[in-house]
Amino acid sequence: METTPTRTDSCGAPPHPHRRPEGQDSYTISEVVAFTGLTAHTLRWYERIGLMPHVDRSHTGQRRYSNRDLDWLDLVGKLRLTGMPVADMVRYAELVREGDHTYGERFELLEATRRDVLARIAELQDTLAVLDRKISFYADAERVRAYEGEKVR
Amino acid sequence: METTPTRTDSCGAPPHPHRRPEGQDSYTISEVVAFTGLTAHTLRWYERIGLMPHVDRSHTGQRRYSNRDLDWLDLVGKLRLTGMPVADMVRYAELVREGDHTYGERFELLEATRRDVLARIAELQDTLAVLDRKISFYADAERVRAYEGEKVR
DNA sequence: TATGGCCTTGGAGTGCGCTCCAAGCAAGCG
DNA sequence: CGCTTGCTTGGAGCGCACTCCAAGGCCATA
Repeated sequence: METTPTRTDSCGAPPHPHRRPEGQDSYTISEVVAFTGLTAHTLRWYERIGLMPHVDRSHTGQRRYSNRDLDWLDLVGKLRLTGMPVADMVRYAELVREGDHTYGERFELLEATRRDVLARIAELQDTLAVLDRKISFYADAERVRAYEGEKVR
Repeated sequence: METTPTRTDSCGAPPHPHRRPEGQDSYTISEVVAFTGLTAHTLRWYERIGLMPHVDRSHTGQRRYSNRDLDWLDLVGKLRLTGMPVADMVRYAELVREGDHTYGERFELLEATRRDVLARIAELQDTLAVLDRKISFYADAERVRAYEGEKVR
């Protein structure tokens, strides 16, 4: 891990299909759309608000995304699933851009997010219990109805 | 369970603090605000959009919430946590208002929600793994820094 | 009687996260 | 050459879930 000197966030991302090897990793925006499920609008918007770490351009000014950009988008996707506000992700992106001396702050931000995720999982499991209680109530009601139907017949 | 004849959704809600016994259960909007954490605006809005099952009024036209209303708000709160759109909750409320013959549809709606919640928990656990990987990366970096500091001293 | 507190309404406004639009440029093809 | 496809931009618009506002009613206490 961490083969490049600085201004990076890499630390063990899993391999990904349809991805070209280092050196030839140059994807158009529509390829990235296909990989990530985001729209081109959203990708450009992410860049405008500072959520992307400077994307390369072709000689004609078109965006060319690298493997590292895809890794970053994977992380952003995960963080988005946690419900983290975009503003916080932008903050994290800024910390990454600022260099290695922000490790501590990044650590804290991720720790806080981790706590949020744990809390959210707990909430959801709580909700699941309520849901299961109601579902079995309705399932019972169905069974009773079926039984009553049988009796009539 | 299900002591009242129809047009109800009750099926085993846990007891709740600061709640008055049946018969004297008549809460002002500000009491409900204190119980639920919702704003009065939101409570009135829920009613306007058909998410509440008709709230009682005092002789002067002020809202008087019952224990059943509080139960309903608890459920709505849980469903909201799952990310269920308000429109879907309104649909569920409509089914409850329509009576017992909608049991099947309610069952399906809850089942679908249950599947969503399970998927969401899985996503979050996935994210948690990513987070943990990054967090331990930064924690290691901190340890190395501390060690380097020691060496210099 | 007046002051304050709590409530009422319809409708307008807000913040977030996109989502889309119009106008235009560059490359490839028949 | 004209046409299509894919990309570019700044800025406007949208849907959701609230959130707030202005204007007013009711009533208890001083």
